[in-house]
Amino acid sequence: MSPKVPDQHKEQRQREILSASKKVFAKKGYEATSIKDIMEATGISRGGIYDYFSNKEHIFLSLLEQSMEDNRKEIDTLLQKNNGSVWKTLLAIWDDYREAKNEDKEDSFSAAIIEYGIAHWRKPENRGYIENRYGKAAGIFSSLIQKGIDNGEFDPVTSVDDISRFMISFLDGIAISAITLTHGFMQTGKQIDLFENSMKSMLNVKEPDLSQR
Amino acid sequence: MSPKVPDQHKEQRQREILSASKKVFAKKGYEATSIKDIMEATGISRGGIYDYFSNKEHIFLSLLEQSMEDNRKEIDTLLQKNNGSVWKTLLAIWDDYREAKNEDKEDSFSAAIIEYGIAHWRKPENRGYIENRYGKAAGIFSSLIQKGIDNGEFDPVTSVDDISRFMISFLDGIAISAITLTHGFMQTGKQIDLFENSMKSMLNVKEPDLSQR
DNA sequence: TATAATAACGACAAGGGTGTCATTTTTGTA
DNA sequence: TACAAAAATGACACCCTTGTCGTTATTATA
Repeated sequence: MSPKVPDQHKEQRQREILSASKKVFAKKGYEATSIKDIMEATGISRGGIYDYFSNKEHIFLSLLEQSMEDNRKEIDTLLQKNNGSVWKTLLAIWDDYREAKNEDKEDSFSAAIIEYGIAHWRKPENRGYIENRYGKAAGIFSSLIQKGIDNGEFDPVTSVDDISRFMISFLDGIAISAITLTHGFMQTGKQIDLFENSMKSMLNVKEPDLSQR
Repeated sequence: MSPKVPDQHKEQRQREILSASKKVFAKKGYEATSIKDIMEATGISRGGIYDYFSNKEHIFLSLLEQSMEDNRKEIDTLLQKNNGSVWKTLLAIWDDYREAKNEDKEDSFSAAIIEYGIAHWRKPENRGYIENRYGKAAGIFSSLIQKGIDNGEFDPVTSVDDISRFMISFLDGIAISAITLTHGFMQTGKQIDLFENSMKSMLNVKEPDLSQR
């Protein structure tokens, strides 16, 4: 004679599915992952999964959204950690690309994201998500750079948006190679060094490079 | 009482299959393409396809090899067309990324290549092809830059290999965005401009930029 | 024109993935 | 303890793809 479920037990269940399937996507990639894999990873039955998500793509897109939010927060954290220095924050962001990518490569959810994008851009109904992701990333970096300008850290000659996009392109490229190729094959560190130099002159960084890295 | 086939009729048939399936891969992407699609595109029956190739991947890898060879030749051509000027050759290569990618985007075989790489790096047996591709590209660009040094066109501070890899990373990133995003969303031209500037100072280009573009 | 070698065909079986839904299990309340 | 509502289950029917292989069509020669 009354609702029989606990309260946000549902949310808990959803979170379980999401967290388990994120690992699966990271390990196997988007296409290669089947609902069966997710069932096994969560321990929930076939029908159970469908009670919470309508299909694999639905699960993935939820994870995508969550991941973007995580990234945004991560940058805020870094900014605080570096006492508001945008340049140091950028260096910290890029540092992640140096080695880390090679270590936990086997569990790279980013790889799944790129795979999803590159395999699904042809269908108009997916474009929205893909552009949204790019747009958000560009926006975040743009406002970060703008903050640096307001700070007095930077004095770029070119448009903030263009620099932001340049940054994304390069980092995307690095991410792909880092994921795709075995360690040592490409000298990620060296490339990041060159990239930092480019960005430094592009942004016209004022700060003397005291503790560069 | 004698072999019943014309001579290199087989080769002709193979070429037919390859050329038709290249279009299909370009239009639909790697995963989304099925043998059925290739049958329809070539007009050859199911069994017929399997007489020449053992499976979809076999066809794709043949195309991949062919495409790498084409790229190599293309660069030689550009080099001649520019009277041996490496810098002008590089500018010409990069120019391809400015607009063209957006026009025939619907028929982008490069997209299929990247998709293949990002979706299959996890299987060790595929690593070979992927690394081979990267290695060859890096080699081509490295020797191109080296030629520029011998020419007296460049005088870079950093290693030729590192610059070559930096170039590949950025161009890969650009390619992905150009493919993935709708036209106008990202300002490819502007990014290439910034990239050219970076490369110019990285290579320490001697030539005055008379007919820059 | 007959024929033998072989190229081309297409029906088929097998495998795997998907989403549904009738049934069973669980759980909070009376 | 009883029970009703909701959660969880897993068998099922459907669809699509793959690679094979016995059969048919073609073709250069004699």
